[in-house]
Amino acid sequence: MPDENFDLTDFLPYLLNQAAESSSMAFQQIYKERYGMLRTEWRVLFHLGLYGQLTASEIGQRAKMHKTKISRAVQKLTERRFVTRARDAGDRRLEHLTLTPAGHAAYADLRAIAQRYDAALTADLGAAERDALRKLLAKLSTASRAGFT
Amino acid sequence: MPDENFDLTDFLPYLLNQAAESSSMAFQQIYKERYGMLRTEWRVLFHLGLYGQLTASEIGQRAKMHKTKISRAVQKLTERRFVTRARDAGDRRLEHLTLTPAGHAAYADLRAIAQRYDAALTADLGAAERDALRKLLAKLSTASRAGFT
DNA sequence: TTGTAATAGTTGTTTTTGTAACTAACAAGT
DNA sequence: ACTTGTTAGTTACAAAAACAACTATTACAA
Repeated sequence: MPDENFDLTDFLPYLLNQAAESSSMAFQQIYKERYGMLRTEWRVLFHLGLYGQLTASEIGQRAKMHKTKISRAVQKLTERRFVTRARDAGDRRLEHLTLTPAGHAAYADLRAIAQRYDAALTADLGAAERDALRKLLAKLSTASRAGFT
Repeated sequence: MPDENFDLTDFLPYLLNQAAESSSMAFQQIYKERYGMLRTEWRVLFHLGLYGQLTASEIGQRAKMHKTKISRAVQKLTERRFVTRARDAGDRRLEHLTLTPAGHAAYADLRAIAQRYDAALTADLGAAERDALRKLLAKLSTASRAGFT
């Protein structure tokens, strides 16, 4: 029994996309202009900055990014001397990625901006709302991975 | 004063992107397999289904989609006989777009699925949470359009 | 009028992404 | 050792998106 009143604004994936897109626009502008980075590159940088040394597939798991995206992002980041690669001695398939000092500087710069950006974004939300939102989003991310038939 | 504890999961644009991506994945699969549609095409179809006759730029405003995306989506949809175009008599730059019966059938089908999909997605959320989420997302979408320096 | 600017929509070109196929290294059983 | 299968990461090609330049039509002012 479909409901005639079902609206686009009732469709969560649509709402989420709109919110995600408009909320990341201004920040995207910053890392693009300042460092010529793509979103994939920024994400890899952030993961390395946050968690230290990681392999490409570890980043893939955490960020839910496909390995080809990561491969290309890492290539760009190494070209720009933001990341160095080191083969694992024991398992020579693995490559350990680390930020160079320059990479860490870029990371620190962008993280500070991200932090202020996030604060501005949630400025007119109460502390309770902010918490609720993050919890709900996390809940949704896992719920949607459950599947739909 | 940057906070060392600032995490990726504290960065709202990141959370929103994750939630948006994982929540639309399964639905995207459906309209792709069933009608060979792209997300842009689905959006145009939905707008026409919901609001009736619209011009390309009206859709652009409502959906915040660039006009080239819409142009190509409309082209595909007319090729598949889901949409018809009609020049405005007064202003011959404008084209009024309408769903054909086939287009409306596809719309009705997908809308019903979207509705069930949305319900499944929010199944383990309380009614209050559901409401709060939609309100927060709407709030964010407008807040982020305000700008950030 | 005529010239300039604005708007609706399209087309062409370049980036970026998605997908599949690939190489290289390891693992485990025979 | 030697097949078979798996994992890490790259590369090649096709699909889609972004961006800029374009046509056609209308608006408006000198």
